[in-house]
Amino acid sequence: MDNVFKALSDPTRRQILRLLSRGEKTAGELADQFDMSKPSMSHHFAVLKDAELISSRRDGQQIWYSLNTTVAQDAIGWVMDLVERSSGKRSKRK
Amino acid sequence: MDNVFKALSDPTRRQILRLLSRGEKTAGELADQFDMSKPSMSHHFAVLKDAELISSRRDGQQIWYSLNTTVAQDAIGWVMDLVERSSGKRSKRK
DNA sequence: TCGATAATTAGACAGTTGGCTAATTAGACA
DNA sequence: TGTCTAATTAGCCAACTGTCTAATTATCGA
Repeated sequence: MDNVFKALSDPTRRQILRLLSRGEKTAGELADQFDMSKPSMSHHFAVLKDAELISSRRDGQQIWYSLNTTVAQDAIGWVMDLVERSSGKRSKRK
Repeated sequence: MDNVFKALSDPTRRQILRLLSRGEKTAGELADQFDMSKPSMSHHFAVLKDAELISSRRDGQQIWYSLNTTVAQDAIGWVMDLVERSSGKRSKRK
């Protein structure tokens, strides 16, 4: 869970996820959308993969990345649980 | 939004939020639940406050912290939007 | 097999994070 | 005012992050 929120905390990575929400894209297509070197982009892909927010597959010379929504849903679940507990709280204060 | 996800990426801070989901607690009460120095805890409170995930009020010598669920809901919103876009995607691949 | 292309890995470096101890601030109360 | 308690701020340090350039790996096509 640490890795998921950490991955989400960078604006470049959130934008990558946005782009992938429309469907698979290659590393190059994604990198073209940012004013950043390809190795830096590659690093962001690795962080997102480590958090399992994205998956990848190779097709010839290209690597296709896609969004992994189940992990994103886990993150939603954690925060929602927090909010729900809060709304159902009974004051235990003394 | 950066600050919110960054704040959520630390397990100590997520546990603080959990504890606060049951209602207001003082800095001291919270700090007692962790095997960590009070200044370190104070640092975590500051990170959470900066992200506006918690609010604080002073009552005499004590500072009472409470969960701010609206910002947590904003975070849920961002991730949910991502998942929804994804489920409604039409393949734009060429 | 050679050269071109797509992408990652390696290594450097400045800035940030998360922990600590010591010092300081703020309030309560005799 | 003086002292005790609650909490934060200051300052230090090792580890981590995000960026870059240079080097490497993997694949394609002639």
